Formats: sequence, structure tokens, C-alpha cells
Amino acid sequence: MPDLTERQKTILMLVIRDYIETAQPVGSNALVTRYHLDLSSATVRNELSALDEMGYLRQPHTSAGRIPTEEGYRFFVGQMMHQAELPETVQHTITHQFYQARPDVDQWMTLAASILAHQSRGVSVVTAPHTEQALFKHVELISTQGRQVLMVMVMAGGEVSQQILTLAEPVSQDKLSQTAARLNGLLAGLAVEAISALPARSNPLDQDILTIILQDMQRAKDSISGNIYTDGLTNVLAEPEFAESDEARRALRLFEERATLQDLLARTTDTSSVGGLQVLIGGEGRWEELSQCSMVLARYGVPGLATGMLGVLGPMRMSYAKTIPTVRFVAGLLSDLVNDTIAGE
Amino acid sequence: MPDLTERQKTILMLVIRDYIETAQPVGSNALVTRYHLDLSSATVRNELSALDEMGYLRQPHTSAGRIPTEEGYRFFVGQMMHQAELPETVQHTITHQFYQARPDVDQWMTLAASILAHQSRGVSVVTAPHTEQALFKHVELISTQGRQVLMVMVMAGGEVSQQILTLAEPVSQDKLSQTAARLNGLLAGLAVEAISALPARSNPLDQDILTIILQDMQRAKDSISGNIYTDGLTNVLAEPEFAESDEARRALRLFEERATLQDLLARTTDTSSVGGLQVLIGGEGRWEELSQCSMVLARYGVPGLATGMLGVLGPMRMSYAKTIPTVRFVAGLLSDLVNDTIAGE
DNA sequence: TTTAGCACTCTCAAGGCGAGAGTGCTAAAT
DNA sequence: ATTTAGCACTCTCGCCTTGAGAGTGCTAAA
Repeated sequence: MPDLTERQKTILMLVIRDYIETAQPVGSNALVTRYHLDLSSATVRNELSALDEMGYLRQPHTSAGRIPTEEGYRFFVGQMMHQAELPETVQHTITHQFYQARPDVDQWMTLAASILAHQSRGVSVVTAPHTEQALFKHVELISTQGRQVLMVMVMAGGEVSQQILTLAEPVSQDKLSQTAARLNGLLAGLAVEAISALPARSNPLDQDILTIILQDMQRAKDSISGNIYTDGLTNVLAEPEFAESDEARRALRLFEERATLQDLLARTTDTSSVGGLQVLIGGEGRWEELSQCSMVLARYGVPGLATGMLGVLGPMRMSYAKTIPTVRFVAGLLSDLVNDTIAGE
Repeated sequence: MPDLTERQKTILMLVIRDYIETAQPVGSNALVTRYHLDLSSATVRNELSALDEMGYLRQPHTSAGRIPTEEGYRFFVGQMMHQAELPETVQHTITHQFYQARPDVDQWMTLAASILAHQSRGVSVVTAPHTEQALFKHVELISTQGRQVLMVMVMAGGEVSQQILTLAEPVSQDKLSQTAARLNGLLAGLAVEAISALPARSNPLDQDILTIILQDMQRAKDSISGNIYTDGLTNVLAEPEFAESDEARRALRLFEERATLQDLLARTTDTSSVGGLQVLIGGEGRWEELSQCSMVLARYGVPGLATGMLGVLGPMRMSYAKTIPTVRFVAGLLSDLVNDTIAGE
């Protein structure tokens, strides 16, 4: 990271911008003619050589143009990170789509994934907002048929978990309602730890349901509460660097295996950093499968209460100039929505 | 469809089986040596020529081996359709996995999709069981915060729809519970038509909720109630015929656009045909995107009450011998599960 | 410090060539 | 009337060569 001269900076930025557009190695001649530089190609050549030596650029082979290294991309992203803003018209379109959708977490997530994928031409991933505390709020027990009972549990923050239980013997709806009422009175506002510390209930039905509730809350707390929404998986196949599709397969498989993906998302951003973007370039050595890819990730929501993740995966030469502001904007939008839902008003 | 001699049939079957394995055009010589036929290559050549003329086989170019036409695949599938059975050990493994999963429709669907994709090495698609009648069963209204209310509606058959509503002004949980109780009494067991025929309610809150319920039920009736589960999207990228990935992209895109996929599923199998398999070869002229693909589809569930679809997409030379029995078996399994859930006991 | 000039390197597309695989046809064999 | 052997023919595929083009690094002059 020795200091670059202003001229080196601009040249580096131009090379990367050009390569992102064309996917072709860019040479000194192309650079000076295409961007009307007030320099000769020879001068540019010297600078390129310097940037090469400093590790920002490299040549796929001798006597080809330069392409960015991971370090180069990092510089590029660092430069543009703060300046880029989404055009107002696009902002309006996106906002509009959210207000038109049904007010339902599932819809929002799907929509967010769709918008991210379309805007960035990459693969999008969104996780539902997830309560860290897992505070009990309300439970309902609805008899469906015979011994089958539908349990719907709501946690503070609006997270919902539903499940079908099979009881040992049929129980009337009345009795179920009473049980639910008792539990609601008992558990309202409690966290997992508080609930598991409670003494066992005398009523066996109450105790059974309580156990299930505890399990569900634990699960809600541990995992990125299940659903991961993705979209645009085919976009990446259109990119020339994935034409032989072998690299593409490895990256896409990562997106199919939810467990690995969860791990990646969990490790990447800690839950306190809402608002900040993270750009992961080339897997950062930790994810073999992503060695050819980049990800732009952000956390949204209300820290400490309910947060989720969203991001975009693309080739390393993805259009950061478009992806970064889009991710940032959608993250902000989702944060607002979560805020509204939690605040109520 | 002129009649084939026995010898022609066996040769045709062998050619197709071989091509499915190797993805290479198969010639007369390879055929007779690899399968120890008691014939000379010249004889086989004559038969191949005949099968070619009848439209079951074709040559990619003069003086290459033969590959099956769509008609050929249809013959192949027709022959094996009835004989193929899944090995018992595999049956047990699959059954076991279902009994280990949580008893939850969402889990079942995910699992079914995963199993289908792994077994067939293709792309799987599963839709949740879907009530055709949409009979109201129960509604719950749970105040979450301020004017936000969580509505959970259960329909006969166990289909659940949940939604967050924003009321014009805050309403207490007591009042919500009363409203829910009133509506439950009023609507229990009614179908959409009966509900929309009801006179307007005097209580404005009741009327509002009623409207929402009606919307939800209508939506549940119309669409394949939302979720479509897929898995194994990357499998298809491993197939040699999709190496240049352009064909693959078109097919996969179909799977990403849920609307189109729903349309395809809806048109393909009518809801009465539970149990029967459908094999769609080469898009059958109706789906341009699938011109290089085949799909094995089945409907599961209880006809008239709750049915869903499941299937596998693969290259036209997919392993039907494995895919068909797998799809059939999983369809049967899901039917049983739906049956259990509905019957209660 | 910048630039012009030049020799050098490397890729990439196009063309040529030979091997190999497979066919269709004809004539002999069963 | 089938089946088979033999043979000429066709087409692909991999390999090589070749020439054009793009781009570099170096040196020496501005």
C-alpha cells in the first residue's frame, strides 16, 4: 500500500472501470484513446508497470493488457464506496414497489431479492429479520382435526413460528384455548432463559406445549430463522467468465446449500453493524468457492432487536458502481420497514 | 408408429440406454460389441437405418452414430414406465428421512425437493398441497404493536395463511379476540362463495377483517398457494449438453420465474389425476425454453381436497430409469402424509 | 520526466491435414 | 429372404502451422 500519485489513481480507476465493462484486458493504447488522456501510451505504460509491481494490476500473460488483482478491486471499491448514490428515479421506483406489495415479511423479502437481482444483474440473497432476544409474545392453539393441533407462536418483533403438533389424544378446542390463555399469561414478555428456568407445570398438556414453545424459540434464536431468499441465480451464467460454467457451478452450489450460506452470512457481518456495507472480494481466502466472485453484503434492521442480511453475489468484475448503492438503499428501506413494524406507528 | 419387430425394439432400447449413459452418438459397432449382440454390425446398421426412417433415431451428421429423437425417448419411457421400481433400500432411506423431519408442511416440501434433486441429479420442483375448495376453519387476531395486527387463518385441510394488517386505529387484544370469536362462529365451514354472499356486517372492524379473509381465501383458491420449492438447480449445469450454458440458462430461468412455472404446472396435469405420472419430453412444442429438456411430473394428495405437484427437470437424456420411480415413490409418500394430516388419525 | 521508436512476445482465428469412426451400398453366403 | 463381409465414402475432431494483431519493455532522444 505505498502511496499512489494522483495520476496513478486515475489510471488505475480507469483500467478497472474499463475492465468491468468489457471483460477484456486493457492496454495502454486503448486507455489513452478511449478516455482521451493527455498522455502518450508510453507514459501510461510506465504507470501500468508501476501499478503492476505494486500489486494492483496483473497481466494474464506477457504482452496482454492489464486486469485488476483482488487488491486492485479493493482499492476501486474503497474509492467509490462513499461517493456512489442511487439515482432518484430508481429510488422512487423501488420504494413504490415496496408500498405496493402486501405488508407481509415474506413478500418483502421476495421483493427485495428480486429487486437486488435485477438491479445488479447478480445473484441476490436476503434473510428475514431475526430477533436476537426471542421474547415470547403470544401463542394460539387451533384444533385442526382429531389429534392434530396447529400452534402459532408470535415473538416480540413480529417473528412468527407455526407448527403442526400431534397430541397423544384428542383435545377439544375449548381446552386448547384455555391452555393457550394460561400460557400467554404466564410467559408474556419472557426470554428463552427465563422460560426454561420456570418450574414444571402441573398440567401435562401445558407442560407439553411449553416444551415445544421452548424448542421453537431456541431454534428462532440460533439460526437465521429458516428462510433464505435468493433470486437471479441465472444471471451469473450470463457472465463471460463463467461461460464454461464450472466455476459458476461451484459458486451457485454454495447458494443452494443453505447451511453453508448461513455460515458465511453469520461469519461475515456481526449483528451490531447495521448500516455499514461489507464488500467481500474473491472469497478473502476463506471461501474457496468464491475465489472468482465478489459479494456486497449489508445488515439491516434494528440492532439488538431484529436484524437481517441482504447482499449480492457476482463475478469479481461486477458493477460495483451500481450494486453498492442498490444494496445500501434496499438495506435502508428494509430497516425502515422493520422499524415501522416494531414501533407500530 | 408402425409396428416394430422385437429385434428393432431391443436395439432401440439399447441405443437409448447407451446414449443416456454416455451422451455420445452410438454406432452399430459399439452396439454389437458392448452388448454382445449375436448379430453383425451390418445387420444392426440396417435396423438402425430403419429406426431412423421411422423417426425414432437420427444422426447429428452423416456418418456419425445415432441419437434418439423425441419420439424415441417417448417410446423408451413408454416401455419402462410400468416396470421400474425403486430398490427397497432406497425406499427405506427416503421414508426414514421423512419420519425424522419435523411434522411441518414446509419441512416436508423442502425435504421432498432435496430428495428428488439428489436421487435424479436433476432440478426438482414441489408445490405445497393446495385446497381446491378453500373452506374457512378458524381465524385468530393477535395484536402485535400499536395498530399492527397479525391475522392467522386456517382452512380445512390445514392450509394456513398469515398476514400482518395495519388498522386505522389501535384496537385492544380483547376486542380483537371478540371479533375473531364472532367471525369463527359465523364462518365456520363456509366456502368462498358462501362467505361473499353474506350480508355486510354492521360492525366495521368485523367487516374489514371479513374482507381480508375473503381476499386470502380467494388467493388460496386461485394460485398454487404461493410457495414453490426447488432444489438442485446446479445439477443441470453439470450435464455436458448444457456446457455452453446458454440452453441451461433458458431452462433455469423458467424455474426462477414462478409465474411461468405455475402456469406450466397448472396446464400440465389436471387436478383429478393423482397417481399418474406425466413425462414431458422436449417441451412438447408448447414450451420453447424446454426444447432440450424433459420433465417427469406427478400430482399427489387427496383429489378434491388437497393436492400438490412435484417433478424433476433434466436434460432430455436424463436417467428416466431412476427418475420415474423416484418421483412416483415420493408422490406416494407425500400423498400418505397429506392423507394422515387430513384424516387426523 | 515524457515521448517516439522498435524489437519482441504472446494469443487468437483460420486453414490444412491425417486419423478414426461410422455409414450406405453391393455382392456373396446362409 | 436374410444376413454378412467388404469397400468406398463422408464427416468430425484434434493437431499443427501460420500470420495478423495487440501489447509490452527497453532505449535513446526531446
